[in-house]
Amino acid sequence: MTTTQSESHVLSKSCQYALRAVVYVARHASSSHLIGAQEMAESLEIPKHFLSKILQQLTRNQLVSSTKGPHGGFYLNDVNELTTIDRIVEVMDGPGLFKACVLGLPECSSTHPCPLHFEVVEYRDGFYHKLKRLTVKELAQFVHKGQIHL
Amino acid sequence: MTTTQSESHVLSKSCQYALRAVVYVARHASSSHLIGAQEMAESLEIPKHFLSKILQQLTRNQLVSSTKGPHGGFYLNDVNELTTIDRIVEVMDGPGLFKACVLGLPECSSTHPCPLHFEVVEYRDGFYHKLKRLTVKELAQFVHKGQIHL
DNA sequence: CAAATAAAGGATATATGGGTCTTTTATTCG
DNA sequence: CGAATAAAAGACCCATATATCCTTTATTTG
Ligand code: FES
Ligand code: FES
Repeated sequence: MTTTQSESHVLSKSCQYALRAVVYVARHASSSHLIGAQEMAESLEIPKHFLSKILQQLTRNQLVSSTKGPHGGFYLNDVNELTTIDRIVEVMDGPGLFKACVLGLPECSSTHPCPLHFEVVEYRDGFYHKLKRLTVKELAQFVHKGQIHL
Repeated sequence: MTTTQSESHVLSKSCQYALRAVVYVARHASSSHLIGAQEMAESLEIPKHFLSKILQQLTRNQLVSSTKGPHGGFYLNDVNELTTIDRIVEVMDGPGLFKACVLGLPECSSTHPCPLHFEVVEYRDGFYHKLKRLTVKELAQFVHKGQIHL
């Protein structure tokens, strides 16, 4: 009778957290005032230790910057600010999210298409190219104007 | 150094299998010649028992038809053939896949948008409406023309 | 009816993403 | 320098999706 749905999603939870965290840092941190994982976790309602892991991963890949010790924390340097969103998604969820076949076939191309390929490829690509053009800085600025939530 | 990517996806594996299976049935089965889970699993290279579970779920929701016993198997009746793809996705992955916020926020609407909302909502909706208009029958017909793979 | 067949159903195992905890390293400050 | 602080790192646990196995039910055929 009832169904056991898998509850799929476009971006993994790690990736969603990563994006929200990066935007938060972009908005609240400066070179003089760093943001700690603690504060971020509370404000964004993300499990603290899990968020730490994610931030680690982002810093390792140089998408955010950090310093240890008292008054340490995370911030974005000039390069970090210009990171495009697709880079963050790539680091968190791997490449291939935007390349892979919707039906999970091993290959995806117009010369080797699945039945859905030509139906949906424009949306996948559109989404991808949008994220490719969008920087963290720009995204953070959206939060200022209008009632944008994190 | 290295990253532990989550390898996300738009549709769950169950859902991908379901779609491929339904199209396969649409192409190969008729009221006189039913298709067994065995044959399907081999042709589509899907774990047999897992596929069975998925087909069960689809029949329970009346998206495919089946009969037991010798020469039993699966087929699509006239109603099943007109099932739209979004229904299959809904049954397998739950509703909300096309309604949920990309960043995982509890609400998604133009009055309560996240920073990405207005950037990506058109692609999500476009994808959704495409699947909403597309029937199993139509999808199966694409396989005939051109080199379409399952 | 009995035997064979194939789906339905349920119980269980495995892999992975999500989440927690503890220890180590680097930095600041008294 | 030593204490305090916060990120980095690694070990570990839990929930869920994925996958497998076994039993039951329905149907066909001899
Ligand atoms: S081949 Fe399936 S989406 Fe391109
Ligand atoms: S609110 Fe995030 S996508 Fe709509």
